[in-house]
This record gives sequence, C-alpha cells and structure tokens, in this order.
Amino acid sequence: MTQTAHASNSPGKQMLSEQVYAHLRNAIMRGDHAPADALKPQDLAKEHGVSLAVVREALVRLVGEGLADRLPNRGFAVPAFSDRRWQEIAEARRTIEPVVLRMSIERGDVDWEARVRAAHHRLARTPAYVPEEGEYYSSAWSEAHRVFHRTLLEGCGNPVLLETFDRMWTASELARRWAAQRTPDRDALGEHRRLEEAALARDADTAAEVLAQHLTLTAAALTGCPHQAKDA
Amino acid sequence: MTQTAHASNSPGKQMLSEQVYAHLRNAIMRGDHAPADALKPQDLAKEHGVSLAVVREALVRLVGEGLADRLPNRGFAVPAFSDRRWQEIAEARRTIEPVVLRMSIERGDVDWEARVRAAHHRLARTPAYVPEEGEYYSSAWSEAHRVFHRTLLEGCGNPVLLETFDRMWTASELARRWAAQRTPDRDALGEHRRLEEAALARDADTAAEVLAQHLTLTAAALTGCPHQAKDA
DNA sequence: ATATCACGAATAATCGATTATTTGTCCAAT
DNA sequence: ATTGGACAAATAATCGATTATTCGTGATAT
Repeated sequence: MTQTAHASNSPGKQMLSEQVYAHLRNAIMRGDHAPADALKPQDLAKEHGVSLAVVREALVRLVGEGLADRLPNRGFAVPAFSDRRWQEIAEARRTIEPVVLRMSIERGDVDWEARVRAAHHRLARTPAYVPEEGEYYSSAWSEAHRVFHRTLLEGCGNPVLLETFDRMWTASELARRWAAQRTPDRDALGEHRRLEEAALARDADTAAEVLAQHLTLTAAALTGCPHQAKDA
Repeated sequence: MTQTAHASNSPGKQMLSEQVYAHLRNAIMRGDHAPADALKPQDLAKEHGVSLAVVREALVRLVGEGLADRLPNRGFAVPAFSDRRWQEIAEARRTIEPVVLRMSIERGDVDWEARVRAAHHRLARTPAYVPEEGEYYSSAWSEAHRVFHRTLLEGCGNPVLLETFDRMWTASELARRWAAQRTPDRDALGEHRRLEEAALARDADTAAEVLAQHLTLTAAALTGCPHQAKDA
C-alpha cells in the first residue's frame, strides 16, 4: 500500500509514524489497553496497515514520554503504575506547580489574564461526564481541565517549565485513568473557581495555596483504588 | 554482519540500538558534532556498521530527550541552542532545584549525608581541566559535578523530581558545552563547599539561597558567548 | 512425581531494498 | 539579470524479509 494511506482528506500529508504515534498515545491515555498489556508491534502494524518500522518508532517515542514501558528483548507494554508511583507524581506536582504559578501570577500580562478567564469559562461549562463515554471523565472535560491548569502557569513565560508541567500532567492523567473512580463529593468546580479568582487578583500566596490543596485532594482521591499494580 | 558485532568482551549482549544510542549521546554531549549539524542516518549507519533502523531508533530517542532536533521529512540535526533557550533552562533550574533541595535537606537520612560528603570529596579532588581533553571541562569533572548536584537533591526521595532534574541538567550541559569558555574568575570550589556545608547542617534556607546564587552565576557566565544560534 | 533439557512456535530486533520527498542545478522565458 | 520550472542527485521514510531471543511444551532422566 506504500504511502497512499490518506484516502480521504486533503491536508493529510503527515509521516505515518506521526499518525500511528498520535493514535497509540490517545489509545493508551484513553485506557483502550489495560496496564501491563503487551503492545505487540506485529499486531499494531496490521491494525494500522503499516510496517513494523513505523510502529516501532511510535513505540520508542511513547517510551520516552513514559507512556509505554520497554522490556529489553521482550517488547513494549502499557505501563503498570503502582500506588507509590502515583503518589510520587502527585508530590512532584505539588512541589513544582505552586512555584511556577507564583511566577506566572507575577509576570502574566493582560493577554494571559484573558486566556485564564476563557479557559476557566470553558472548563466550567463543559460537563465532566457524558453517558456515551463510559464511566470516566469526558474527553472534552479532560482537555478543558488540562488547558485551564496549563494556562494558569503560562504566564511564567518559560517553555522549559511548561514542558515540565506537560510531562507531569501526562503521567498524572495516565495514572488517574486507572485509579480514579468518580468522586462526587469533590468540589472541583469551586476549587477551580477559587484558583481563577486568586490568579486574576494577583494573589500569589492564596493561589499557590489553593493549587497545592487542589493537588493534595486529587492525590488523596486516588489512593487505594483498584487496577493498582505492584511496585516494580 | 548480522548480530555478531560483539567481537571482544563477554557480557556485551546489548541491543544494537542501545549501543548506538549511548554512543551518539556521548558524541553530542561531548560536542563532536557542531550545533545544527545534520545527523544523517546513512552516514551514522555506516560508521557504526548497523542498519538504518537502529540508527533511526537511537535518533528518535535522542529527540525525545532534547538531544536532537527533528525536521519532518528533513531528517535529524544537532540542536542549535539560542541564548534565549539557555536562559530559559537556567531559569527553570533556579526555579525548581532550590525547592527540591529544601525537600531533600528536610528528608535526607544519614546515608544521604554520607553520599553528599563522598560526592563533594570526589568533585573537589577532580581537576576541572586536563590538557588532553581540549579547552573544556574534563569529562571526569563534569560527571563528578553532575553527581554532586544530583546527590544533593536525592534526599528528597522522589524519582519524578529527580527525573526532572536529570532532564534539565542534560539540557543545561548541552547548552553549556557550546557556550562556556573557561571562567577562571569563578569560585566554583567555594560555592560547592558552601552548598555541602549548608546541606549537611540542615540549613535549608542557606542551601537554597546558595544554590540559586550558584545557578545565577552559571547562567551569567554563559551569556553572550560565541556559537550562539538565532532563536527558532 | 519432579526436574532438566531439547525442540518449536511466537515475537523482538535487525537488515537490505523500495518508495517519497526535498534540494540543488541547469535551462528557458521574461 | 532574474524568475520559474524540469530534471537529477541526495536522503528521508517506509517496507518486506531475515535473524535472534524468549517462552512454552513435551520428552527424558532421575
């Protein structure tokens, strides 16, 4: 089939490995594969109608991002997060994000303020659950949630710090996917609103405090859940 | 030549891609390739006596680590750090590392103290420059330097935070490789000693302050140097 | 009955060759 | 002289097949 895999749309001129990478990434984040499941290049190659090389490249990239494990000579697998691992990620976020938030609040300009408002508005108006998408957060809400948190930090103006946030967020969401049950007793709405208010009021102390609290609650909500694997 | 590339030693039973990856990584960090130089899979494959696939895998991993750039359909290249990029990395380190150091000082146990002492001893006794290795820091000193800084933070006990440190250190060293001239007017010895003392005295405030200062001086020493590329 | 080893299927890792894209060059047209 | 376009390398991306390793199975020896 060579290169002609873009049967339908017009701009579809991407590297195959990129497409497969994006697809696999979504699948893993969405939980299509169970933790510790093997990711067999052959099967994936067949599914996507591509050669081993492109699947392999996608998998190697995933490993670099922490979205797949590599067992030398034994292939690739979906990472099996332990409870400990999850706590470590949460702690790292609690350690770093409040500091970056302070920097963001100190430096953010009017454009940043506007984007924070916009992101919060979208988040507040997006339903966290929809019946069609199973028992988990809707993908629209998850994305709005990510964008809100990221936007809050973007005022810092430092891409390196934002990359760090991105990495930790990804790890966090992956762990959450296999841990989080609905926790209806959680006032996420209110927490986000207070976060927005403090940020826009340039109240760095309060904002950092609320964020730390927010992350602590998130961590607490996810301990001792099913699907947990033993530590490596 | 198939697999039989391990002609000499006994345990040498690693994936080819791993070997090539390690080799390439060292070469880039050592500055064997100039910034923005193309990393041509074909040439590299010939040099290492392997196929394109393994070189490609190594390059993809490097890209994930920020040690190579990828230009879609135009191959791989050594990253060309701009002055701005360097400043961003330095700022990120100043933002994060003091916080982690505080955590480390609060939590580190006796074993950690011992390892800090050992790491500092090794660093202090390793010559920063040797005539044989050109005008740059000796590789032994660079490694001792990394180990000292990392050991200082390892008391925090959080692998996620340490991974973050590792990433930033790598980026930092790569940028430094192309920026740093010898700065003989820099009292690195003294700074490291004060860092060790404050850490072992469990004086988190002083230690964090000294570290921030240390990183600020490092950043200042590297601005406006040659080899700089324009911003992307 | 249990442990050990040979064998074979499954799959990981690598290779050599093919297809696509970019890039440089030469020539014609303005 | 400069712009635009056809061609021809060079090289990136992908493929299909080959080699190597692991893992399960069953025969054999204790």
